[in-house]
Amino acid sequence: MNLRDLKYVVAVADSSHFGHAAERCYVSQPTLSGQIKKLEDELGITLFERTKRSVAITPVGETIVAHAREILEQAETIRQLAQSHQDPLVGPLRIGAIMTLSPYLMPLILKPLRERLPQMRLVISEEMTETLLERLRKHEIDAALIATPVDTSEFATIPLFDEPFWLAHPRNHPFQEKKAITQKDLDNTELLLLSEGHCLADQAMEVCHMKARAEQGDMADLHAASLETLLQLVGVGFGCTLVPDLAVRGIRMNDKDIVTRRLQQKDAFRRVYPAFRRSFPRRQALDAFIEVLLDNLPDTVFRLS
Amino acid sequence: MNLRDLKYVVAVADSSHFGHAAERCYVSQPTLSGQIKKLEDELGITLFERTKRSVAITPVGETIVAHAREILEQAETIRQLAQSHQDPLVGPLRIGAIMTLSPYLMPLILKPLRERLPQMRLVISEEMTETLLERLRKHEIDAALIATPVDTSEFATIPLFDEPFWLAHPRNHPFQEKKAITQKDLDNTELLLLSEGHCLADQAMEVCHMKARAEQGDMADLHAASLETLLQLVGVGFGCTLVPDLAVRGIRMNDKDIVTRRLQQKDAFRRVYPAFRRSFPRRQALDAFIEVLLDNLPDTVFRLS
DNA sequence: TAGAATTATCGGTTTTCCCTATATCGGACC
DNA sequence: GGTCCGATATAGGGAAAACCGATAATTCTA
Repeated sequence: MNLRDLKYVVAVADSSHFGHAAERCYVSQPTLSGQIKKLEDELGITLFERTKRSVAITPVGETIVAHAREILEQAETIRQLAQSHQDPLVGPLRIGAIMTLSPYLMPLILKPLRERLPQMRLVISEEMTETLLERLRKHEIDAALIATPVDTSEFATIPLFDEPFWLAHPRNHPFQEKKAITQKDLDNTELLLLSEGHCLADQAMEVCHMKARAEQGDMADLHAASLETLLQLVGVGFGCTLVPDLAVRGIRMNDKDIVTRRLQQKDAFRRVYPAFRRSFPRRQALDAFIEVLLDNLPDTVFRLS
Repeated sequence: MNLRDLKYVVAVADSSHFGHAAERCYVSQPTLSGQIKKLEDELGITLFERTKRSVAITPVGETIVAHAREILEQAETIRQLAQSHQDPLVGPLRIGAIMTLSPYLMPLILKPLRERLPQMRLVISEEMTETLLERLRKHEIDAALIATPVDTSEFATIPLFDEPFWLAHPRNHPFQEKKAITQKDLDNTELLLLSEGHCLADQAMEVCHMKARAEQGDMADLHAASLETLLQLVGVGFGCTLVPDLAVRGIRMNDKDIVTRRLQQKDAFRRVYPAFRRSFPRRQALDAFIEVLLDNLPDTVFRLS
């Protein structure tokens, strides 16, 4: 059996005429006759009762043609599905981003994306780096926007931009008096940090030359679950923290209890990039997404391409 | 696209392994790889994201595989349908019979049929000869049990049996006195007849050497629509009529007002046979039906084979 | 670094499919 | 009754496809 055979059968059933059916299928009449006969032999039944003068479908043939029609319809559906997905930009692009980036980056690019790539559907998820990479491995997402170096033998990466860290401290904090925040000020300063697994915590510790988390112990219960929570703590004078650039923009405008300050250090930034499977078949979609992203970054971050 | 291709795709989707999928499809791995690739090219999309180490299905692939599964299931249904109809005895045999035969013949053979050919489903209809032949032409029935010669260039026929006519007259009719009913008695006797189109009417007239119907005129309103009605008329003394043998059996037992008499004439019978399309593909089913029919006829009719 | 596992590629063979030409059959027309 | 027309079936040859075995290429494992 064969999709082509079924098409022939349906054509004959529709026209009750081998010649016309053959014409409709763009083959010669002997070819169509032969294929129908072949199928009848294969199935062991007679589909059409034919005389030299007329063609009539048998009762079994009738039911079989009904199924054949459904099959051909399904096949057409498959072709249509494929057709509409042929443009690699069409169809959902599943992007995961770390939680300290996503809420501040996505608002910047979603509207431009809809304008520039209206046919692209974006599915966004927020997870911690490790979870993102795991989902990437399981093909649950197509790219992970992260800020931690990954094993490039497993995933491909494209550096997008360097995002500076800002210091956020309460209005009445000792730092308030200082004109500029130097590396020395930060060294071993106790910072409020996100909970385990968030790369921002590791990055902040690195910037401040803090000891590894495991040795701290006593501060464990101050690790917050989100940047928003962290900023709430800063706002009520609990301490200070580092905030990535894109997240700062909202704070400065809305929160009078929090002061955000540029850092003097040159290495106080994190590098943001997408990680994706090398075998990911829709690079074009990803590239288009990245282009729109880069075009809509504020000047406070440093584009790398 | 191709049923085979879809089978390959589903196999790969199931096993996530080209080699195993190939094994399951009884082809070599290169063949399967090649066909999958061909299909992907044809559809213009990537169905599977493969590395040297793993195979994962793409989102589009997932939906397409779902449709492919349905298609393969339908195809399997077609094969099963064909399988179960492969035995030509299986499946409905649509028999039409004239109304003066069907009610008296069918009760004789239905039970034996169910015993001998339990898998055969019989669909019976009762019509006048012309209507039966028309339905035969339209493939609405597979055989017509009739008693009028037909153009054997159009349909094939098989003589089954000769069915004698009996005379039915009221108990107090002049015929009552006669020892035997001769051809002379019948000649130009006015008989109660069935309405236009029933072959029994024509046959009765022939037996009695009656004038053609068109010239009678005054008797038109005595033409009844069924043999049962006719016998009711005989029962209340309205006249006499000819009754085919198989129909007589019920009368003799049940009706005390009607006398049934054998006729002396040798030609007072009708020949019963099935007519069927020469191209009818299930001769075996028809032959089997005929065999059971012949085996269960009473000795009062004369089997012809 | 060798070996095992897995998919892709290549060359040659077999099978299937298709076309043209022709046979065959039934009906229509003269 | 003979001839033509319309329809399906059959035959032969050529083109396309599908298939296989061998092998390359790549990646993970030991």
